[in-house]
Amino acid sequence: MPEGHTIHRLATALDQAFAGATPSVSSPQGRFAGGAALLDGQVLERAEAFGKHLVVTFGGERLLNVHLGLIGKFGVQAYAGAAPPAVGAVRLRILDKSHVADLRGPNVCAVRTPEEVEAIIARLGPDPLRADADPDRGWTRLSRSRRTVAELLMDQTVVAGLGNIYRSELLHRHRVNPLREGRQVKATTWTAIWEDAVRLLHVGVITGRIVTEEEQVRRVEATAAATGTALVEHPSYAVYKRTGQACPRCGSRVRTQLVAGRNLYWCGGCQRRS
DNA sequence: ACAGTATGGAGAT
DNA sequence: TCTCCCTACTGTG
Repeated sequence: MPEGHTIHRLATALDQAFAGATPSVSSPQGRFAGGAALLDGQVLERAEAFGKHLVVTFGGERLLNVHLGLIGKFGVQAYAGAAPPAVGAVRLRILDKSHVADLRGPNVCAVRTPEEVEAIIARLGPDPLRADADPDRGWTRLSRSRRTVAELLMDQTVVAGLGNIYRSELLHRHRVNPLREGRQVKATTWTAIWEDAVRLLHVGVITGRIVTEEEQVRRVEATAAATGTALVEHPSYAVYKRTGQACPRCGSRVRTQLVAGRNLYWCGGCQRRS
């Protein structure tokens, strides 16, 4: 689940569950016992997302920095009665009278100073989910690079928050050849991809899933505008994990190739633009 | 029981 | 470009 939309959603969930509270913080698994002790008994002020980095501000200038990596999960839920038991390898547990949040398998889980967090954020490219994001910063890096667009869209210093599903689907939506060099990409193409990323990631935050099929995207936007929420039961992808199947736009077979250690999916028939 | 896989990223080579 | 880390679940023998 963890592309940028997941982390922003998580930040909101943690904020709603714990902001202003003084929860207990522990490490049932034990691997974060030292860090948890520093946060336990402090006021949880707020939770925020920067790309795929989660930052939870506690009183006493202590910031919890979590990065889910590929396999991490951070579940937040309300409960009544006795606290639910910690199942499996729970690195971090945040618990108060009504809510519990369990973190498993993160890539990063650390207590940091405000300066350290600022340095992490400074290294990130613009995040399409943040209103103050400056897409020109991403364009500057992308348009000077000889690396492929496929690599560049995964590079968090170019755009913060995109992952392997969004990059394949965005490139397909804009008919862009993923193997083209960044410096070959037209400015208008970049702008279109960026604006689309803003749109898709917001839909991702609303639904909690990656939705990239245009009809489904529109349905979510319309429903959310009216009711504030929307569900998509079975998001369907155009190319992601559809190797060998027909491209829904042109019928050519979807291809796959390992790019920088990750599977890239694209249609060789209709993705020819730069 | 063991191998393989996953929406990620750091560090060594 | 390779290797490793983190967890849970699926498929194979």
